[in-house]
Amino acid sequence: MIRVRFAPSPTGYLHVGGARTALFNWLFARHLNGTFILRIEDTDQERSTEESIEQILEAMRWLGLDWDEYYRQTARRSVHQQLAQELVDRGCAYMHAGAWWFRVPKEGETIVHDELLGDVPFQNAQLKDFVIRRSDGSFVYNFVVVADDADMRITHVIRGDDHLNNTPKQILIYEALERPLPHFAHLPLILGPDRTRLSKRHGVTSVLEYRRRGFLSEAIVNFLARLGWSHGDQEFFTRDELIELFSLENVGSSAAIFDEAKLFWLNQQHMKAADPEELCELVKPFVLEKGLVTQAMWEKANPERLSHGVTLLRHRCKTLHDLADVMTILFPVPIEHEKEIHLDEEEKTLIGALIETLERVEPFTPQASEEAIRDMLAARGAKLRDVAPTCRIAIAGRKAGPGLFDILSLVGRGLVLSRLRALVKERGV
RNA sequence: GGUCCCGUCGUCUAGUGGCCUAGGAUAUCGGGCUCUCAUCCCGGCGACAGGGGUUCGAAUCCCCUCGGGACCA
Repeated sequence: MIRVRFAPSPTGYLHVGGARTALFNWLFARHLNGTFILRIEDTDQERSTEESIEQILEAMRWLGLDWDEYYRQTARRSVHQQLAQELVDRGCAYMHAGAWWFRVPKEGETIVHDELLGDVPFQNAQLKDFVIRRSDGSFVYNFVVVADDADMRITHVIRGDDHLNNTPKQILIYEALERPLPHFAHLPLILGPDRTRLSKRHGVTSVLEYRRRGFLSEAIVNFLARLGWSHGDQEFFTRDELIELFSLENVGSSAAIFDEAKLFWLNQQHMKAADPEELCELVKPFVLEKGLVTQAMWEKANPERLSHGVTLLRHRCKTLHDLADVMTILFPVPIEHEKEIHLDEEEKTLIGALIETLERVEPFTPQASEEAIRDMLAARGAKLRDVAPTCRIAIAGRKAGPGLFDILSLVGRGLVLSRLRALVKERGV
């Protein structure tokens, strides 16, 4: 039975590097029907906070990384105590100056058989004896990890390669304890654009911050998975596809730079692939957050109209924020015009004719209004481009957007006419 | 400083000795389509860090150098 764990220390939010480690463990477990364990390493009382724990759990839930078992390291002190004592009893550790020291062989080498890196040998002579229990009674990281992993019967330790140098020490502890060694897989780190380890100074690294910025969790998961893992030329993956295809064999061994450009593209792809009704639910808080549309207005809106809206409008949106911005045109709220409209005499007449045309079109569909508008324009010797830009700004606030006739039908006759009339009235026609 | 890891287009990557005049994606640039923007389609730019070997043949194997990173001090 496969058992893996993700073991964050709750000293801050879950950042994308940690999230990727969690993801790879989770994918590995789900792919093999194994057990995914979440272990909060909160033994550093000074820096650990309850708030961090809650943030990490929230980020994990949002990403869809569900866990099968949950532990807090602070609750496991007796296990640590017991295994440390076992080392002393076996003569593998000794006490000196108030601390407990692990005895490292003076000769030979310890080889890390890494699933990703191959065999990495370390000379024992370089390791030297090390402390496992400080004089204040607290246990040292390298010991606690092994105690917990051994006790939880972890079969695969998948973690960042910043731990590779610690691994020989940990292996020696397993051997001293006569516990079965887990498989190790050290993932290359994620770097910032300056090629140093990704950190806060590189900008946004918090998983939940990406949620706030309007990214879909499926897109983040997809993006993180492709940072180091690949499956031929495929770029787009759903969560289920990742579970089905994931394997450590396809994980690379070189560090990757976190570059948001592709994340934006992936987010767009996932928005386009999303179920319209689900996308409505996802974009709703962002629309409400803008402050123009109220909860009541949203609830009153026809769900089909909203679904139709997102399917039409999502093509030019990178994030849910973008989508929320354009979704407001569906509601009876003031539209922010991207530029001032200046109408000359000819345009005023055309808009007037357009209003008359749209009052009569039946039904108010893209096809019917296109036919009617083109007829009206042809009769006056005008072109679509003579009215379209102005009409777009009046109705949707901007020149860019879906096809004019689609917009008309989407926004609906009532709102279209009131916006056009407001335009004409303002210009005093 | 010591130990260890890594090194293919700007970025993510495919490539496991011949299929590589190195493929895909993104970004960027140009074209097509359209009322506009986007989507979409087509095209351009763009990489095997360098040097030695091994081999009939190397991005792929070995060595050195250089570069980057991590951990420990």
